[in-house]
Amino acid sequence: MVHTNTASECPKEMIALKMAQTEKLLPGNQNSVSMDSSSVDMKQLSTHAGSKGRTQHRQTSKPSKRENICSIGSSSSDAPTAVKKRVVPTFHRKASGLKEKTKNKPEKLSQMSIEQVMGTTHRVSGALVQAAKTVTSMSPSELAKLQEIISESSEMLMMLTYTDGSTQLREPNEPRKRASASLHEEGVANSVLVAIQRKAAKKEYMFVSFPLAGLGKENASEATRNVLLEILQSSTRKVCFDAQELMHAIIINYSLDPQSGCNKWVIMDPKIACWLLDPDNPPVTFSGMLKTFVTGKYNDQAPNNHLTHLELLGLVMGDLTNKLQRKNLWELFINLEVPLIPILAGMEVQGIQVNQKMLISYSNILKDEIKDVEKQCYKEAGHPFQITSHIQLRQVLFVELKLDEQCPGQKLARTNVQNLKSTSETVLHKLIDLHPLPELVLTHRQLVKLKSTYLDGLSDYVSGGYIHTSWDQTSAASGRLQSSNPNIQNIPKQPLQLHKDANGSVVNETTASSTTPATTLWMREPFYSHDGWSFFAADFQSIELRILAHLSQDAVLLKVFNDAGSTDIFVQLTCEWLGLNLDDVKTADRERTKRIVYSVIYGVGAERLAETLNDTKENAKAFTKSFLVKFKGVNTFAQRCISECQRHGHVKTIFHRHRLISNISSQNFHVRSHAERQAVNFVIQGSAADICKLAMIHIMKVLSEKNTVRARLLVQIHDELLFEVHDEDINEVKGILKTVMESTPTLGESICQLKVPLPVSLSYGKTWGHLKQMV
DNA sequence: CTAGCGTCA
DNA sequence: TACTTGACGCTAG
Repeated sequence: MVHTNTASECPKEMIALKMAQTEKLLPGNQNSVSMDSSSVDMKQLSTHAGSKGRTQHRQTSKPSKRENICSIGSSSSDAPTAVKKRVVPTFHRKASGLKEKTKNKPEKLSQMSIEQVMGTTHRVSGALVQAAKTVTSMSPSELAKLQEIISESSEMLMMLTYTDGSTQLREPNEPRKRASASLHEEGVANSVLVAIQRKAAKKEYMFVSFPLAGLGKENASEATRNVLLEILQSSTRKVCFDAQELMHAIIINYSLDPQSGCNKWVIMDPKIACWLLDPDNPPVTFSGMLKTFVTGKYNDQAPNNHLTHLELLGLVMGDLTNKLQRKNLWELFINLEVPLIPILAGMEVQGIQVNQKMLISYSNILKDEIKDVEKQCYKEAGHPFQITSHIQLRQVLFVELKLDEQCPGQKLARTNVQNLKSTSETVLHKLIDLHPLPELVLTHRQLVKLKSTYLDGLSDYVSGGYIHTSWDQTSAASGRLQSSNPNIQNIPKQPLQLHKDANGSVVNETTASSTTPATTLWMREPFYSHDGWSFFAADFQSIELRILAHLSQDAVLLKVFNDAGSTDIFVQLTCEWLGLNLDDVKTADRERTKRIVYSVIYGVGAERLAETLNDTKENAKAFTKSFLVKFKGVNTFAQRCISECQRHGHVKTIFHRHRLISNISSQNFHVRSHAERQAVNFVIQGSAADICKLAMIHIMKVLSEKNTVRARLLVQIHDELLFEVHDEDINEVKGILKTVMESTPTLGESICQLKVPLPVSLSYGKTWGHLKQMV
């Protein structure tokens, strides 16, 4: 506990707390405990700011107890939750310093604010001893007093500390050696520190600590947990830099249900606020974020301790709050992004069950296939070479076999930077009739990609039968969520068909006759639900196209989407273009149509469109023209976005999410065109992201209120939510998901009343490999 | 065309 | 040896 004035002003209870022994709280971090041993100034805090190349990963704990963690609704559950390998964004490789300099930085804090910061911290540091009181060592009466203080508090500033002495607000002094070497030693969440600002005296703090690391059953007493929950559930304004990480650590260490109670936790996160203000340059670390606010102001002699950092956190959040309000982003922040934080933390802890044996057996199948293809490649090339090496492949294809000289009239693509002859998929496709090698290489690539990324790569992340992916809220400029370690949003949907031809060698689908025996592998097959539960997917149908219809008010698009009972637009267009019957449209064809439509909308060039259409450049041009004539509103909408961007320097989504696009007025045609496409795309993709997030929040709210329904959210793939639902509750959940998600546009008050319906399609099954469509 | 992440050389 | 970069390919729209 710390108070900023004289001891005489303190209530008796607080004095008692102050006297308590606290050394064990901050192991290996004496500097931050008291002033006399701390000569570290703010400069040090800031040196970590844009330090790049910090690729180390940090884990929150921990082995031990995993029962009870994931019970949903009812108390019983058959789903264990595995240990979470959480890669914390704070230490991520994204080099903030590199990225930041290309864009405008937010305005500096006013001079006033800086004086306030420095003045305040100095005064705080002048207090006798600054150390937090450990909650587990408090007596019942002290706890009661603490609860009273919480209920009367005006603000609570929170952060995680780690066992190496670093915190969420101060990165470690020594760069870590290696992530794998330090996995169990360093970077484990150690405690939650909370500075509770008392209403009575503005600059008086109750400074308490909740242990996390090595939390035994006896320490995690009911009382301690309840106080922490009281803090999290209180209506007092709370602030934390990277609140998702904080919640994640709390859910795990206190064995909380990851998806019901915590959905109500509200913590302001300056990291997210900064990202909303400039989504292309999200802050990575707290000190990095400070740099964008108060550049060059760290020369002052300022103390470097936990409470100082927390005070700074509060001040920065206050400043960001004003900025968000001025930019009309506060509603987005408080109604969309902040409520999403506990949902993401819950998804991380929840994890998804994976059959590792299946991953390994698939991998072995592919290993043999790859060997076969390799042998054939060597035969066709006349000698062995490294097929995965573009340099060696270039040598074989263009120097030894001279295939490029055999395709007259065709301009073969070059690589972007070095302008070398490309060995990309489209180029190899053009060479397919000239020689057997290109197709073999394509097959080889496909197999190697699937094996290394989606089988072996995923297998590395399986822990206790689960994969716990990281969800990142602030890394996509469009407002979309991002998953990583592993990325669970790009696991192939289409199955891989393996055939054996007459020679017994492997070929892929395109060349094999349909009568040859086939092995079919779905990369999503190894993801499976628990006994008695099923996966349940709900996705918005063609959401971006519908948003385009709404925003552009294109008459044809509006009609297509408002005609009751009309079939899927991509199926319709596929029929139209290929002259098929509705029932004859294959999913792969529909997928192709979808790609083409979005490409054209977002301004694909004739050359590249010709490649996807497998047609001439002229025909591609004609196609684009006829498409844009059919949907006249698309072009006028695009021009509107571009001129809005030129006027304001940014574009906005329907929920006011904005993106600064400075190149919109570039003199360089190429650069400017790129910026124009970004502007148009952001408005639509960002608006879709807004609606998907709103749907996610709404559905989780409804599900947690209906505590009889057993359903948990596992994955979000942009327009799709993947749940795991108890078999007995499937019908009920089906109804809830459909009505709640489809009513999403009515929630955003009047701002997202769409001129088109937003239908949701549902599917379910025991594995993610092939889900059955529901009527 | 846009938005991402992971793998390999 | 460790780390970065470019090329490629998978997802979503």
